Amino acid sequence: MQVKELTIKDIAKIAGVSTMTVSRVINNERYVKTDTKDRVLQTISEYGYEPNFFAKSLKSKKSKTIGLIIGDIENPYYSRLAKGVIDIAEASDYNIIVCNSNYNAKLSEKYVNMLIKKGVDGVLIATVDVNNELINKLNKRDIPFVLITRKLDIPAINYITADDYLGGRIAAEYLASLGHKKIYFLKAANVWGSNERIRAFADVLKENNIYYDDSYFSDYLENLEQSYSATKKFLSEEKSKSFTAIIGGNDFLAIGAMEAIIESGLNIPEDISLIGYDNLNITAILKVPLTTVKQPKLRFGELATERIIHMIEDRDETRLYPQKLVINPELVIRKSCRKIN
Amino acid sequence: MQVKELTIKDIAKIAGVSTMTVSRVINNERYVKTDTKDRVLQTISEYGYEPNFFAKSLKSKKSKTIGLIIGDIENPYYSRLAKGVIDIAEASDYNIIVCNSNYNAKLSEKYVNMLIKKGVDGVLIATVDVNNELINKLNKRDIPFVLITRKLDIPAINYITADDYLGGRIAAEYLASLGHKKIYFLKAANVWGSNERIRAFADVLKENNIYYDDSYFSDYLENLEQSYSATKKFLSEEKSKSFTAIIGGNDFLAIGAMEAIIESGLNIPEDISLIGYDNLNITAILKVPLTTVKQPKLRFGELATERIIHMIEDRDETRLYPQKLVINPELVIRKSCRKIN
DNA sequence: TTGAAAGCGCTAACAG
DNA sequence: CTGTTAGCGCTTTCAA
Repeated sequence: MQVKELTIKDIAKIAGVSTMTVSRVINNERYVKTDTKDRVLQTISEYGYEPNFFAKSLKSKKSKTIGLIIGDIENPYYSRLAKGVIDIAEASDYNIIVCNSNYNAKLSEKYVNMLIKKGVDGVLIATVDVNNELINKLNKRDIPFVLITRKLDIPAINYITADDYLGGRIAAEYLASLGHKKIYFLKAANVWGSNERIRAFADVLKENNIYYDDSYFSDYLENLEQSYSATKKFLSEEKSKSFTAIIGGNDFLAIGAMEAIIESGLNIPEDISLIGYDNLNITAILKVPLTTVKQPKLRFGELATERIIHMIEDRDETRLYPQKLVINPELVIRKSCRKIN
Repeated sequence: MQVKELTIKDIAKIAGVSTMTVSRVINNERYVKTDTKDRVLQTISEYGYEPNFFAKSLKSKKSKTIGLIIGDIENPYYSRLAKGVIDIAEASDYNIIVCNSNYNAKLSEKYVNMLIKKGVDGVLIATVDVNNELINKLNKRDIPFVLITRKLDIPAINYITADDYLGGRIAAEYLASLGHKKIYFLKAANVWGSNERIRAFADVLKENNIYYDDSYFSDYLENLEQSYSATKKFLSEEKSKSFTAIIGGNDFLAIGAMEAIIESGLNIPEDISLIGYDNLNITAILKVPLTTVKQPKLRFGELATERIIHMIEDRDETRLYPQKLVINPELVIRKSCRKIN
């Protein structure tokens, strides 16, 4: 059924040259006479020869493969990011091994070890759960990596992220500018910049002389369902009656809140204004189109991939100039917030 | 900065044995004296030795890597499927290279070739755009593959899919049972079972003596936006006035239709009933929770991965018994359809 | 139970 | 411009 794969030796024999010449032709080196080259090329295509990748890798120590660690491929935040990564990688003939950490540090660790063992040329890290110890491990092995949506204050590190503090300000200032004073904040778990957003929120309130205390914040929430429950509970409490707005630490939390609010018979934005964070593409088709803060997720993936390929292919230069990219988020106004008197 | 990786030779020298003995210990073979084994194990863990994967693969011709070809990782249909694949693969220490065909045959071809070259142990194909020629190529090289959500009538092939004809019937019969007679069908492009769903729809109408002709069908639509436009156009035509229901060939098409219907000032389900196909998780949080036909996407990914790993690790047995799995879709009733008199 | 030799398929280094 | 030799790190084969 299956014929043995041809090797460089076979091609050399058929073309009547040495394996070295075939190797040179394959790698498109100089110093091969044109007609020798043509003859070899001819044999190669005639017999459909393909160099053995394992052998090549064994020599070159390069796998043309990059690992991508994300929290959950089903989360549109990560899937859009992954799309940027995969598409850019493809253009440079790299493949992407996608690792789904499920927001789990143990699993992340296993994945990082797998990637190292497999000899990936680089790693893209977009989760919170890859800890510093693992990052050091990559560093020690001299495997290039880029942090996405996450900072780390080490001199030689490469990352690309959005300014979460600014994003938090944008959301809070927008609400403040609409006249809101009592604003409830749904805190996001598993998000690197979450606390920055919270800090910005608090700062804006202070600057506007708006009172707040701990009761203005939810617990750390992991997903839509938890946010739904937390919001339900919040709305059932007497204190909630005076609140006029809710901020979701990310869009999923805002969506959970939206479901809870509507189910409680309240209207958005008439009774409660709601703002999210991320601008997931589904936010436009919700029951109430969601006003939110945009993160350029596709761009994150693309830029990080361009960067890591650069790092892989020009290690010396890139080592000298680590790239720390911080992108500004933007407000996307839809229909979930209103001005109050 | 970076120390040379240890090889099996180094460990052998340190432990005072031959490389062969180390190799035996690593691969957990019999015929190694317990204390020799312990000594080697001790050195291995002490020095943190890891076998070189490329060298291992060069001999074994196994990469512990599986390729997954999908249409678009950002589409929740595929991302949920991918999640099933990645999670199951991880449990058996396989990695997944995710390939995003963008519904493009040329790109699919490039990806298949890349995967073959990289020496993946198997390929999971979940797109329409991988043509038979490519599939033959995999067959010729004896690379195991499984088709997901797609059939092919070759004896030795493995696939897992849902019964699209049945799914189409389920949607149509539900609408018919609610009393609908004039039903518009939005045809899905890039979906293998699309025509089966259409055929089922037509059959159900015939069986119920409901008249229909070509004007009851849209063109083939690729995405939400196209569906939105097509539905807008449909609703602007005089003929549409008598239609009471719309079927989306998939959920995205239904969502596009939903946006168009609502924007036209019509209500769902009061003026028009709407039904989708796939049961994407976002269908529950739309403006009108969408009644749809469920496809077990996560399960598809999981089952296909279990199968391909089985094929990789037990080629002979699995070759004798190709697995053709057809799963029955189910109706998921939400709030987008109503009974008419 | 252990080891030596040979080789997987490729390429760097050197020689011609 | 082309070929020979040696070796990447591991395992199969055969011998001890």
